[in-house]
Amino acid sequence: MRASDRAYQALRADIIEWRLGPGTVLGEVEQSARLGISRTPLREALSRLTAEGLTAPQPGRGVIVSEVTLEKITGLFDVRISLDCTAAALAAAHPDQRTFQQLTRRFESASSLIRESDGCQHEYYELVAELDAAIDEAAANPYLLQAQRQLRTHLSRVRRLAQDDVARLTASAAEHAQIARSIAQANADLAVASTKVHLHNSLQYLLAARANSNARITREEVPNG
Amino acid sequence: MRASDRAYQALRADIIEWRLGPGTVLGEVEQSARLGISRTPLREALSRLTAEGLTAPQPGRGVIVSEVTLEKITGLFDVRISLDCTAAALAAAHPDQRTFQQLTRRFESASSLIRESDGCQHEYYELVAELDAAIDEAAANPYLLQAQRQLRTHLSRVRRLAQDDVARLTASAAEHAQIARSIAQANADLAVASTKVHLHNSLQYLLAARANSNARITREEVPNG
DNA sequence: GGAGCGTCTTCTGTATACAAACAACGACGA
DNA sequence: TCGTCGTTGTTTGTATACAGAAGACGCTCC
Repeated sequence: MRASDRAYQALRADIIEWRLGPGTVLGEVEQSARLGISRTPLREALSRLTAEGLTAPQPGRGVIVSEVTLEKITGLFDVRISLDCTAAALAAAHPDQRTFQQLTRRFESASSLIRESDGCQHEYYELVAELDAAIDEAAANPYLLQAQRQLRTHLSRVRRLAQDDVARLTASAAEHAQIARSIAQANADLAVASTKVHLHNSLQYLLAARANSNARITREEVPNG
Repeated sequence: MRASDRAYQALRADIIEWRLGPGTVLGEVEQSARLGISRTPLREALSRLTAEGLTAPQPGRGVIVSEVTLEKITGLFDVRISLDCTAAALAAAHPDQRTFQQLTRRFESASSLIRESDGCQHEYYELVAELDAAIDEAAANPYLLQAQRQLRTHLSRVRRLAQDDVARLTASAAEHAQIARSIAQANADLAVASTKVHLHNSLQYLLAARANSNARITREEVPNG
């Protein structure tokens, strides 16, 4: 694998998993030394990150990790609803029935999988990613795919701000099952409606989590101030 | 301005204006020599173009200009309808009334501007770009803007395949006026409907142009074959 | 004491040299 | 005659050196 690819993936993971917080200055010399490569492949990695919007060029100070706050999450979901509904409608037009029927069953039985242990949530997120991939493939639209990919990058970043709990994941599994079922039945209207419902609930959950988080922060920080 | 920026803009223009056709191999040495720069800034330019989708890495032979045919235009418009309608709805939620009222009037009087001479169509396209920019600003959604920008790059490329005629531009002006008016009135539903109508008509026109073009090509090429 | 200017340091942007990989072409053997 | 292997040439990927620019710091003058 190319050094620039390794640098890109390493930096991308560091940013998405909040090891590099917003505002962090990514000096070329510093980062290339940290990753054990020279500046040339590192610059290519930074270019790709900047194109994705994970980093932004700072006028006189290289590139910095871009800001992503829960404040921006509504805007993110406005676009996500638009694209995911389009993808669901396109997928429902030419679905691979067997694939989506299987996904429906797996989501229906996922509730037990979620409850088993907290560590297994990783498997659930992979199942969600599989559904996304199946929808992408069925939609068969490279322009849509490109837009979705960038959006999901930002989403995976904000998702870390609010950990899902078991109750939400269980509800989420039922919503995903409904989406998969609608597509398997080639019912575009229902697929769009299911997607809207799911994303609405996801956003509401995240906004509620933000409210709780803010309240907690306020309680913790005011005594110190 | 940086050499990499100049290279990016030069190559981008060359691709969009079809001076570099799809499938063209962009060798690093060759292109850097042509643009009078070294390979390093050229590689950065190619990275940006690849991220945009204008070029694609060829497994063993560098990057090539990506294919864009009228066949793919339906897929392009599926995404465009989705994003433009979202943008129109968001803009209608917080419109700068004065701006959109002015744009409405300019589109209403644009029909005469279109007829005056063929060269002035450039001004009309700039007016359309102004409306797009105004909607972008009113929508105030960086994620939407990012997705739109990439989509418009591809659109400007396929638009060259079918030159608009005066009749279509006149109808287009009326449709744009309707969109601007709807947003000025803060009527989100109407703004979405107007946008859908406009994009539907634009797509129909392009598809009809493709049919004509294919027919013409068939007539011209069959005698030679 | 504050503001402005100059110098110094450090960073990015660019060029170029080198190495590794891939493809094409030719020669040899079956 | 066809297939395979080796060689060669071109290409990309990487490292490094150099130049230019921008910011920081300190000094001096008002």
